[in-house]
Amino acid sequence: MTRAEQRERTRARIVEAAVAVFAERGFDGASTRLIAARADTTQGLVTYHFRSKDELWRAAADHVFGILGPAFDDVEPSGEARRDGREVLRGFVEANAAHPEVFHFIVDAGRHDDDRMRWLVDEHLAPRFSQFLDFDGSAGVRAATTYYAIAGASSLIFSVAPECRRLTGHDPSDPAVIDAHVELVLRLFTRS
Amino acid sequence: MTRAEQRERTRARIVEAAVAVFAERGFDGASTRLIAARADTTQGLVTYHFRSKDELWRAAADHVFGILGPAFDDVEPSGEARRDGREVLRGFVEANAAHPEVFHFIVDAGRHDDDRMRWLVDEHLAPRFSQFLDFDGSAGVRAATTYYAIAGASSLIFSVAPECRRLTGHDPSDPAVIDAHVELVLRLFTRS
DNA sequence: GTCTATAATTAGATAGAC
DNA sequence: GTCTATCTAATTATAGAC
Repeated sequence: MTRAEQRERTRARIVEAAVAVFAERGFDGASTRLIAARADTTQGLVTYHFRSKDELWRAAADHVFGILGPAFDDVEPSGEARRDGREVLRGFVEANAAHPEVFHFIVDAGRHDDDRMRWLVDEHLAPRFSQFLDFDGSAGVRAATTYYAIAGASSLIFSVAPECRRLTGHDPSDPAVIDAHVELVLRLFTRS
Repeated sequence: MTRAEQRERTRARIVEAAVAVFAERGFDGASTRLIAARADTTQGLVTYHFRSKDELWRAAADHVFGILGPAFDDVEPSGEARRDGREVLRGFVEANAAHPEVFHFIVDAGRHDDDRMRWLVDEHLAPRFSQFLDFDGSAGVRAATTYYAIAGASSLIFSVAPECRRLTGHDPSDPAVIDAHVELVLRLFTRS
């Protein structure tokens, strides 16, 4: 294994650990030492590969949104629609079930008017929102409220899984629960 | 002003500051020094009135859920229904618009299986969920998915207000936006 | 590229003056 | 009841050995 390969593997391990810890504990609650431990390495190496905690957070955000990206593409590069609205929505809910971390990045960053919020909006949320506009066909207040209603309705249950288990007795990672939630969201947001 | 009065006023100021800071920055991101500064007092006094940061967090949670409580009561103490489902739901969305802090307490605590999460579920969420069951009339997986769909759809836009402004150009504290969101949620979750 | 050691800050909690 | 000073522990970031 070359040094460049070694470098990339370590960076990838750290980024994956960072995604998990940032999602679980928020930016302030996540320590670089804990992230290093989860990646089976040391704190010094984290700041060697990523100059600051902030830069690591951005790398982690790039990683989660990179995974989720394909789930939201509803058009081929050629421009023809690949799937209808129901299939896109189903994929969106299933992606949120598989990666509840995304929701935490959004909620954590979204409540503060700071650099991280602005970066996240410009880098990852704006493209997603404009894609949504295509899906909905409209702009204005209605697009905003609909976007957040879909995002909230689709994601919350998976993002507070420990709470949901204690409160309702049901485990949101259970395929039956995921399926029920997909069907509910489809019923809510599509005609039929 | 008696000493007991002084005590209560100071405690109230600290609790209100704590609600705001915990909601903005999460448990880990909120420092007792910042909370003290927002309450126009000192850090030493915070730990005098509330023995620990954890106890302060619980007092803050009691306060926000205490404010929100009346919005969810859909029956009079006598047992007769006060409002129909649409009015209850409208009140719920408007309460989330007025107090987006609640959502942050829920999301912050809900992702960790720790003491705070268990306390919040048992103390504040369980009564709310059982009330919801009355509203819906059913139990089981469907109740769980519906509960979280309503909570997420109703709350998210108000809880990430800075992000929403930058992403959509609309301010979720604008009465017109609140109204549009109320109408959307009503359309989604009630038979018209 | 990785690790250990450490510097500089900041955290929550305590003690004592008033 | 309030405030200042301080203790201990944990944080990010840096420096240097290998």
